[in-house]
Amino acid sequence: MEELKKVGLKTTLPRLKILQLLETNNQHHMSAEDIYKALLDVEEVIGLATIYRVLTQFETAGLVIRHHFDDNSSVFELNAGYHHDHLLCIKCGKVIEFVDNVIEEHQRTIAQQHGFEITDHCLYIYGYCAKCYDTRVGS
Amino acid sequence: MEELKKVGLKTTLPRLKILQLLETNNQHHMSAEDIYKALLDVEEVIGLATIYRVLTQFETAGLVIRHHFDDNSSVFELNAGYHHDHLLCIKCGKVIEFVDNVIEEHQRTIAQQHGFEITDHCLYIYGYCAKCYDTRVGS
DNA sequence: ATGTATGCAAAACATTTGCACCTGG
DNA sequence: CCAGGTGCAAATGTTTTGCATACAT
Repeated sequence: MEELKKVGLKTTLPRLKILQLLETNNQHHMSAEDIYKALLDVEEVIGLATIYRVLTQFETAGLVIRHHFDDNSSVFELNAGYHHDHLLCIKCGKVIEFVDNVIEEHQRTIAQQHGFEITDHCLYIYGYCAKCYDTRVGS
Repeated sequence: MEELKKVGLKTTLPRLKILQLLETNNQHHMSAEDIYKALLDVEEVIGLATIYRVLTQFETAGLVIRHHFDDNSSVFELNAGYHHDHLLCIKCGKVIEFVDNVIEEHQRTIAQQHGFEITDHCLYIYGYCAKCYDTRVGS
């Protein structure tokens, strides 16, 4: 549990609780607001400002990764150590992680062709998950 | 010039000017603010609220595509009719468009494997363009 | 003890909206 | 003329920040 010390962050209650939540929550992708509410449900009152600050520190420390699945808020997930991309259901919000080496490889090729030095990349595939596609009504 | 009528939008000065700008500007990817300022430079004073409204209408009509290259603002580009992805220089802001059929193909395969019905997707590759990589100082 | 973290309220931003006025056809 | 469009200012939602207080070591 003490990856906080490893990255040079003082072990404080808010940081511990937030890290713990990200480790145990079954939806691994949470917004600051999600985290705020989830902590309230467990009687942990932590200011939203603190949550934002802590998440930003975690991101800088490499503990979490920030995503922008939609345009209205950031979501965070624990950095599992291996890169992966995402399939996102636009109806129910389901998130599926995947890795495809051919895609990764081709990205490197393309970057090389254009003289780009890749630092990062993200691939989001939006659509309807199996369940939402089946139960879909109308067009 | 009258693609406006085609998509059922009344031909008004703001709409014309914005469309014209997107067609002729050499950086094809612009934020609402960019457009606002670029129009000011040409003595066209159009309210920012109108620019947002018009861009949203254009997006709905399929005339433009909205992107979220970074988390702090949306950028828009004319819909050239063919899908493409982007290489983005994190230093100078340069944008390079590319198409890779192998990547596109693999996305479909992955979606299929997970029972997903794709509606859209985006791939952003961030890094340093050739020029910025060369002239880079420090780590 | 002391430097750092936190909470709160206020600020900062990008974007949206209400409403009175203007404009295109 | 009249529906729809625009401008302005105010509202919104998310994220950041200033500052006084509380906490970890």
